[in-house]
Amino acid sequence: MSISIGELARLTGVKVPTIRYYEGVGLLPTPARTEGRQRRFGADEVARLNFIRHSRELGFEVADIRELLTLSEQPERSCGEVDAIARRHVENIDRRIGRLVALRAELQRSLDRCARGTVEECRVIEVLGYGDDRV
Amino acid sequence: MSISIGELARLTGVKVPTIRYYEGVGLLPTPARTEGRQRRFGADEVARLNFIRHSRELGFEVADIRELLTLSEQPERSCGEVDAIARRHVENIDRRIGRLVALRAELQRSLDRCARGTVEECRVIEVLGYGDDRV
DNA sequence: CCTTGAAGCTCTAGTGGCTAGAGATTGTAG
DNA sequence: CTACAATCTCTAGCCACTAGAGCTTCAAGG
Repeated sequence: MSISIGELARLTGVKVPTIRYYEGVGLLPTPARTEGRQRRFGADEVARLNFIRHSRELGFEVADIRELLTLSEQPERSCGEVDAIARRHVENIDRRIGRLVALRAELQRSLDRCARGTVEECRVIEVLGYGDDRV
Repeated sequence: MSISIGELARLTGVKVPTIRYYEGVGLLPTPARTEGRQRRFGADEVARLNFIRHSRELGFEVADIRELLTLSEQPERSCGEVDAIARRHVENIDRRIGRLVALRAELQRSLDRCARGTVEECRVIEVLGYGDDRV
């Protein structure tokens, strides 16, 4: 098995420039090359890139993925560290959700109170200007 | 009233380099200068910068804020456009919350099923590798 | 008036995770 | 053998800042 970067992109759903980017930041190993210096990949890289792609879809950042890849290469090791990374990430997501929910509420509150009149009496503008939502 | 950039920063909670950045991208007007070319601000700029800060805290991007500022300067106009920007933003936030909730669930599911054994049998790694969560 | 030191100035570069484009080369089907 | 799609490297851009270098100015104390 020896495929081009375009084929790898098709197989994994990761764009060609992104694959080269992942190589540059060390998520993918330096690949084999043809005589004309074009990249050629094997089955390992397909698996690895799928791993990367799904990790990104779940919101892991590149540094975390690097660590997860390293850990996944040591199969007999305890998965405590893996779980720790994942739990940390869940906590991170919870914080982000919390923030978004709060600011959604504030926005919706000012929208609800807007009388659909002029900008002058607009609650949305008022809230933005005063920095709190007193009436 | 004529204050330095540091004082403006203290009054609004916006960092000095960020104020200069906002000037550069056109959120703040070109300020008055002393003979030695240091910036001097007035009450208008304090209000405007508070508006910008709170808009950013609510997650509006700079392009939206530019528009909101322009609209807020036309007080007798209908606030329909203001509300439209805010509603669009709420929808945006809802999409982001939805995505985060979904991927949090997937992560938590694989964490729950992890037997705390070796990396080899780790569900978290498995889910990342296969791209779905079949058992 | 003079010194000192904090605060200000401009400019460049870096962050993360890509994406876009220029301009050259290579692979491959007909 | 030719044509053309795919690939190559390199640079720059995105967003909203942040950090740092190396310089100048302001304001208070002596």
